[in-house]
Amino acid sequence: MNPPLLPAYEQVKAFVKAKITSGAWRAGDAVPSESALQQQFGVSRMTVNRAVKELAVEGLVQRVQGSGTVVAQLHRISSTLALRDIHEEIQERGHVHSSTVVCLEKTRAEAVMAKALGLRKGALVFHSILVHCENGIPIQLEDRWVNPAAAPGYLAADFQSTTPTHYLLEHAPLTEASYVIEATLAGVQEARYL
Amino acid sequence: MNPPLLPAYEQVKAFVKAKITSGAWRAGDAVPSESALQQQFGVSRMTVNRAVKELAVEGLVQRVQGSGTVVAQLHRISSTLALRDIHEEIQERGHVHSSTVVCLEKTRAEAVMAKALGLRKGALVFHSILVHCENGIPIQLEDRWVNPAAAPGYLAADFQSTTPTHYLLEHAPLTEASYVIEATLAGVQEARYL
DNA sequence: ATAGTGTAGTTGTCTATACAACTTATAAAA
DNA sequence: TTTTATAAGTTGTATAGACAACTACACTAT
Repeated sequence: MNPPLLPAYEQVKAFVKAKITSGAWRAGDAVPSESALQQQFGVSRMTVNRAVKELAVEGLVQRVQGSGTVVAQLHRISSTLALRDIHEEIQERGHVHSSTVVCLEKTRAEAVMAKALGLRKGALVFHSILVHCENGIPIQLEDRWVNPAAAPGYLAADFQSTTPTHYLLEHAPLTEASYVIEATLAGVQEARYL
Repeated sequence: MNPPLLPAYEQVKAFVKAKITSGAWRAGDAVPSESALQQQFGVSRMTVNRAVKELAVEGLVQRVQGSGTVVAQLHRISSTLALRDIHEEIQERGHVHSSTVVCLEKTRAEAVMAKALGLRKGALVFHSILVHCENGIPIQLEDRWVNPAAAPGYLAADFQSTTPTHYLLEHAPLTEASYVIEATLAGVQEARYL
């Protein structure tokens, strides 16, 4: 009735986005299947497919063929915003940022990690785990794997005074050589560090 | 016959990509229309549409409804790489970077520029033109338009000592508020500055 | 000359359908 | 119990067609 107002696929995107940003659907929750959304909105599956696919590109959801679609980790820290330095972010709120280095090592890449970085399995990579605190309260665990070719001096950096993001912004060519996993809430595996 | 090898849309993407990266199609050149590619590859228009649309998302081409598709400026400086600071880039080569401020003003946005920045036509925007030199040789002209809301102090910055990219990395929320046009070679319009 | 009109070409959106590829769970067979 | 089929559900790809929205250009009437 009102395609001129907003394209159908944009309406589907807006619906899912709202559910995620409002917190109604949390990270890991299943997103309704394409056929479900199709019936709900009365549009064709191709339209729903486009909507959800674009959300996947934007990093809000993750799709697995044959399995389904789930709300992605990170939410607010999408791929483009991943460059946002947490230090600046916290300072902008007028709070104090501090961090603890849990792990800073040179190790060998697992198969999945190697593929993400474009390296051979077993290749050397830099690995760091940091806990970021806002006003002393741990709010984020940062598990980062870095391609040595992108930032040779990574291990020598002092992450008490500078953040990995800031370091990489200054020293790395900012391609997709760095692979970041950031969790805004403490998961099962990560709880012990926090 | 061989969809298992590579999806049809990927083949179209690869074809266009190859033309661009090989230099056969240069920046500003027209990309064949969807119907042309459709006939050439013997696929449906939707498949071609997907291919070219994804290339547009990747920043390799620019599409204008009703007009057509052209090879995008930048090529090698894709959207993600646009954050790369030229100052660091040149220093990394062991050379000396300097820059000349040709223009640094507050002006009103044209229709196209306003749309790109998400502003009304005629809204105030910051505009700067810099010439970057490597070892004294001009190599890049940077024409930048900035959303004032993203970086209020932009005009007061000293771009002799810091680059716009570096300034924005430190002061702006790194959304898509900044719009950059960078030319690695001197075009017709730009030649007089170089 | 100028302004308005029309037309062809291009991209944007959407449909209804189909089959392929994959995951998961269940059921059957060893 | 373990392994192997089977089936249902989900996403990935692709089609052929249709109409909308927009641009660029030629043409016409003023």
